[in-house]
Amino acid sequence: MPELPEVETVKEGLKKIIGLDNSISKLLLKRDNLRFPIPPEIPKKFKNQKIVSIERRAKYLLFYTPVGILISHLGMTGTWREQKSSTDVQLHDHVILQLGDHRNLIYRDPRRFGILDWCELDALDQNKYFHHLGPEPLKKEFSAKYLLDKCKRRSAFIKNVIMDQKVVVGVGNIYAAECLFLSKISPLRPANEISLDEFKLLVKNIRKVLKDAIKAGGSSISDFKQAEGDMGYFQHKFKVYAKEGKECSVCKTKIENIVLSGRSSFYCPKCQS
DNA sequence: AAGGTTACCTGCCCGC
DNA sequence: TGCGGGCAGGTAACCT
Repeated sequence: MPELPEVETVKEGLKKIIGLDNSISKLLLKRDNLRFPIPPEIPKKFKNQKIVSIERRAKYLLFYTPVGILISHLGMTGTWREQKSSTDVQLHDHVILQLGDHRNLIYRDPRRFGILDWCELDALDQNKYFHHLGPEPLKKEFSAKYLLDKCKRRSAFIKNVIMDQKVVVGVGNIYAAECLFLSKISPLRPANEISLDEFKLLVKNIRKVLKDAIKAGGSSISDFKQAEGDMGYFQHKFKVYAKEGKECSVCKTKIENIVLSGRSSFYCPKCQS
């Protein structure tokens, strides 16, 4: 489901729901694994802890407590929702965070590609899911020069490279397609054949697309909802994603779809080269 | 070392 | 109506 804008949207929704002033009575696990085993000590660590802040790093949600960090990745189909009763558990509900005031946050994930982990405070950089991550795309560290340098020895398609979380985090299949379209760069271009000027445009457009999508509350295709149950609406702004056979909004050429590394890749063959 | 492929899952949609 | 195949917003782990 979620790329950076969706995770950011969920984070903001969770902050509003929790209000950051609830003591947590319990964290209940309904199964011992998602994609990977869930560390069994998490409920013990979390007992009676207060959530002091919720952050996002890459596509991960971070629930900070005074004693450690609960890490949640939504995979493709993960969602968090608020629910009054903790007994009314539905199919694919895997984790229940019981808030102090008898409300609950429920993690649902039909495909179970999500991740749940625990990390000591100030140890995120050593965590196995975090140690290799590249810079946040909305931070200064991520620049055209940086990207040029990262791409120097890479002959892979540029689309694959900007989706590589070691290079830059948060960009997934939808936003990669949209950024490349706005930058008039073909997803098939070898990364090491792209100029600094093109990278300047690409970095600018990655920032623009992600920011616009955050403003729109993310993209709701199939089942994505915000933590408060609202739909995102950035999907209405897609220029190329899932637009195969439709006319390009710039030149009227039909949008094409090719498979790169097993992922659908939509682009305008005339505008993007 | 980079790049490609597979694997992990369920649900939905399509064509036969 | 039922079944098989293909596809879906991600990414670690494996092979070459």
